[in-house]
Order: sequence, then structure tokens, then C-alpha cells
Amino acid sequence: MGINAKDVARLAGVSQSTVSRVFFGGASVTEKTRKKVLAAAEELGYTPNEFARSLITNKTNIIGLVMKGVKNPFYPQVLKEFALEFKKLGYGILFVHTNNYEIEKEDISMLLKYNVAGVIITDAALSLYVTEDFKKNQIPLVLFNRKTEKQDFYSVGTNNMAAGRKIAEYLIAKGCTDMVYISGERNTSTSIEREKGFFDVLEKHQLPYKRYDSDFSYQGGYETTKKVISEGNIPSAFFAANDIMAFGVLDALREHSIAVPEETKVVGFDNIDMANWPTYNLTTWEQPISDMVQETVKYMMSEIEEYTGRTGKVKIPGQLIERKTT
Amino acid sequence: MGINAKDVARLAGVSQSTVSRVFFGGASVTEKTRKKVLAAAEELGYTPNEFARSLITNKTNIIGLVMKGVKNPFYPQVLKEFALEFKKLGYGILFVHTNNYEIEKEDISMLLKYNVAGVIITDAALSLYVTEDFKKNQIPLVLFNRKTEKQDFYSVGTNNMAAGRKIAEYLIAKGCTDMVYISGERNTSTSIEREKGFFDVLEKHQLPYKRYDSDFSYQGGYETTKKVISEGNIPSAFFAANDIMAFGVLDALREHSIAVPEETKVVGFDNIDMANWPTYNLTTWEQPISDMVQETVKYMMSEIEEYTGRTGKVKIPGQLIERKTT
DNA sequence: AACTATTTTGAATACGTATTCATAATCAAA
DNA sequence: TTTGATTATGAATACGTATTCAAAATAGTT
Repeated sequence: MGINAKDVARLAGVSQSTVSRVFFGGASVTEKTRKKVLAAAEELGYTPNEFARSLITNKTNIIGLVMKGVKNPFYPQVLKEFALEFKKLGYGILFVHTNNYEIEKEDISMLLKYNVAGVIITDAALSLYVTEDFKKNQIPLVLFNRKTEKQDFYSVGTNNMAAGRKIAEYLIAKGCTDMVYISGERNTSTSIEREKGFFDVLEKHQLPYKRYDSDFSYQGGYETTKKVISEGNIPSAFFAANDIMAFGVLDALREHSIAVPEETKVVGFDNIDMANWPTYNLTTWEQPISDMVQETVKYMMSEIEEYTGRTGKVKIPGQLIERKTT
Repeated sequence: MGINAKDVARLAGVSQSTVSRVFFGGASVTEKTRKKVLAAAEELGYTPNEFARSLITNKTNIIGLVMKGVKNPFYPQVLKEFALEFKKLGYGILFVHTNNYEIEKEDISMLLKYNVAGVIITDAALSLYVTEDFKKNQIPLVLFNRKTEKQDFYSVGTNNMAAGRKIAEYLIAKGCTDMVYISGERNTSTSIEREKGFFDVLEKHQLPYKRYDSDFSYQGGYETTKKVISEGNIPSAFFAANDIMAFGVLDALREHSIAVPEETKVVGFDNIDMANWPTYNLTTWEQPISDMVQETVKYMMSEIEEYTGRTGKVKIPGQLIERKTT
């Protein structure tokens, strides 16, 4: 179909090998022939065929990015940052949306078929066989903002437990005495860790607390809060496991004319753009997306350079962003 | 590195050709050998190398999806729908985030290098040379929710002008007399068309109107409304070119204690999930994402099957969703 | 059984590139 | 210039698959 290296070689009066050397870089080519080749390539509109290239090198410049939630604006933001960062490095992004809670066999297959250079899983959980599939093929894998009980991965996240603790201390300092934690899906490490840090501190201070199980969604925060209100005891503070649930909390409170931060306080998690919108003005914990992305990319590139399969848990510190809901 | 067809062939006691035939489909293979091969493949964990495949067929199962805005939740939603739809058909998605207003040369190059089967551009604008690059390579292209002045593309969107008209008629019927349109970026077809339909009707009714230029962002809607308020004349209705701007409008109004829908009314566009949140309860125009995606996929697949380069403008009708802001 | 028509299979080849290995060209030093 | 060392180039090959072409096996018919 298209123009190939042989065509360019013919026009430039050199061999195909030389054309390859010009475009691959790192090899020794005379300045004169390089110019000849580049001129010919320009004239013909030649672009190296990435597939043939990958066939030889057994490497691709594609990173697989697996994502589940797009309703939480946090994740599109993450996607964007990854896209920009990898673009700088000449890598493309194969986007895989996984619908179910766990990454599906189909999704893995897609990633393997295209021999991705690395995989980032941002939202979904993954089970054992996934481990094996990627390890067997020496494909570096990063769990972004999620961990499994098993330790054999590299994961990048924020220090959820410390954040939970800090938030508890902050609320106590503000005079809160009894608090409610609204969890995300109960099997996600993020929700569990935030809860643990939060409750640890409350227990140490012998303060009463209660957990309501929800699902990281706006509706979840909203309905849960309505339930809390209907039970009659308004706590002195709500800590929601992410921002959009906190928005649901705030809207439910507003609907019942419960003043924030006077009658009760609300803290979220993520610090998505919307947290700064005047309607919400939400006090929340900032997840340093850029730093987390940078860290992920750094590991990924080093593992692509030379695969070691090393594991680890990197926790990028975040910070409390104080606004008007506390 | 990994397992290849030859390995499977050896284990199954057949030739590589037969393995290929089993996995490519459409060819004639005995049920018995098929089972043997599949068993061997399963045992070894074989997946056909898509790159070698593409080298032969000169086709890929990758669709390039170019997107600019991720702050507007409308687009992540679109991304998700495309991902799911194409996954069903065995296609992967190469996600390209373009930062600038126009799709960049770098982005095009990425798409060409990977020889994508088709390209969908959702948000960004594109200039002439892009046209040529894709046409030359017979790569089908769809403009999703955007059009250019040039007619030589296939575009899928909603009928923005008709929607603008309907919204105007609706507001007039509600008794509004002077209205404000808050535009998106001035060079986007969507914003221009919505405006045109809207103003056409108002002019016909000889009603006063005014346009404020904004940028499709929440901040834009918010600041613009503050400006409108500071000018002293509160219009009887705002029509914002998308929902998140409408949210900005509502928040600005709320801040100034201007009652909606009593003192003024607000209409958005898109009907993103958030429009249904209790804080906003926004009356808006629903863009039928699913239908638009379906239509895009249909065209894409037919052009992949057999490239014709045919152009057209498909407009999927939407509908007014009436909530509490009017 | 004998033959033909059809289906299934294997060997060989092509796709476009990177890379090894050998050869040719260039350079440095005497 | 001669020699030796370095560099630039080309021919050949490999990557993993789809596909053509011929051979083998099977089914169908008499």
C-alpha cells in the first residue's frame, strides 16, 4: 500500500538498511547520505511502518490504560495527564474501558494481542490470572490508586491511611465529636485504608463513629445522607471517601436546610476541579495527580528499558485543602 | 519472545498454517484439528501477534479517538460509549489527547504510524492538511459533534440549530421576553449553530437578545453571569451552550440570591448526568450519545469494510428535558 | 471398487523493518 | 605511499503471521 523503506532507498540511491539506520537512529550514517535519505523520504511521504518495526524489536510504543469509572471526574483527569506525559515520550495509549468490577479476560487479551509495552490499571480490580499473564510476558504493570492484598505488584497511590488520620485530627481540632464515614465500594483498597486511618484516630480519642457503606457515586452519597438524616442523629461531621459522594452529602443536607459548616461539617477526597466550585466549596484531601502520574511513568519507563519485575508501594503525600465546608 | 503459532503447531502436531487458519477464522478446518489446536493454544497461553497480522493484512483493529476536553463530563461519557461499542466488534481504541485547539501534527503522525483503521475526532478542530493525510491513506474519518466549514467529511452530531429553535420557542411559551445566550468557543460549529437557531426564532418574534462569548467551561459560565448581573439587567432567561456553563450560571445566580426559575430561567445543553443532580435540576437539551455513537460506528465499519470516502452530515435528533430551572 | 469432486492440510512465500556479518570506504599515522 | 584502524554501507536474514499453490485425505457417486 504505502511507501516503504525500499522505495525511499531506491530514490535516494542507497540500500534499505541505510534508510532503516537513518530512521532508527543511534547508528552511524554519513551526514551526506542522511540528507539524501531524508529528502527522498520527505518527497515520498514516508513513515516507518510501526508494525514491522515492532515485529523485529518485539517492542511497541503503546501503553495499555485500563479504566473503569468515568463518572468520577478524577479519572478522566488522570487519563489526560497520562496521555500528555506519554505523548512526550513518544508513546501512544490504548484505552481499555472495563465495565465490570474486575478487569475481564477480553481486556487482557486486547492488551496482549497488541503487545503493549506496559499496563496501567487505574480503577478496576484484578485477580490472580491477570498477574500471571502479564508476568509471563514480562509486561510491566502498575496499579494506579488501587492495591490488592497480594504484594506482587508495583502500585502508586497516595497515603490513604495517613490522610484518613490527618482528616480525623483536623475534625477533632475543629470540635467535632461524633462522625460518619461514607465508604466507597467495600472491596477497594482506597476506601478501606481511608476508613482505617480515620477510625484509628477516633478510637484513640474514644469518640463515637459510624460507617455507612456506599459506592463512590454521587447518588450513593446523596441517598446515604438522606438515610442518616432520617435516622435522626445528625453527626458533627461527614467524611466521604471521594468528592462526588461529598457533593451528594452536601446536596442532601442543603435539601434539609442543615447548615454547613455550622450544624455539621463535610470533608471529601480527591480535590477534583468541582470541589472548588462555589456551590460546594468543599474541604477535601488533594490527591497529587501529577506527581502520581510522574512516578508511574518513571517506573514504567525504567521497566520498559530493562524488565526487573520489581514490586513496591509508592505513596505520594497529599494535603488537606481547607474550604468552606468545615 | 512469547509463544508463537509455530510452538502451538508443534504441540498440536499440525503445521503453522493450520494454526493460523484456526485463529483467523473463515477458513476450513476439521473440527478435530481445531480442537487439538485450541487445546494446545490454551495450554501454552497463545495469543496471535497482532503486529505480524497487521503486517500481512495491512489492516489493524485499532480506532484512533482524538479528544480535547475532558473537563466537560460529556466527553468522557462519549469515550466510554465508543470503547464499549468498539470492544464488542473486536476493535481497540488508541486514545489521543490533543491539547491545543487544533489537532497537532504529532497526533496525526501517531495515528498514521499505527495505521489505524479509522479516526474519530470528537472535540478538536482540524485543518486542511489533516484531510489530505487521511484521505491519501484511505483512512475513514468521522467528526463527532463538530463540523468544519468544508463539506468533505462525514460528521455525526445532533441537530443543533433545530434544538436552538425549540429552546427559544419553549422559553417564549414560558413567557420570557429578553434572553441571553452564552456561547462556547466562537469557532466551534456546535456553539454557532445553537446560537443561530436560538436567535432566529427570537428575531422572528422581535424579542431582544444578547450574546456573551465564553468558552464551554464552568468558570466561563460563572464569570459571564457575574458580568451580566453587574451590568444590572437580569434577562428573563439564560441559554448556555452546554451544561457545565449552565451550572456556572446557576451558581452565580444563587450567589446573588436571584431565584430560578422565578426571577430568571436557565437552559443548558447536553444533559450530562450532573444535570439531574438536585442542586442543579437543570432543564437542558439531551444529546442522544448512544444513538450518535451507534451511527458513527456504523459508518466506520462500513468504510472499513470498503472504503468509499463518502461524506455526509448526520443529525440525530435530541429532545428537551424539562426540570426545575425553567 | 473405482473414480471424481470436494475438503483439509502443509510447504513456501510475502509483508516491512532491524540487525548481523562481511565488504568497501575513509581516516590516521608513519 | 603503506599500513592499520575505524567507519559507512549493502546483502542476507529474522520477526510471526496470512495466504497461495500443490498434495493429500475425505466424501460422494456410479
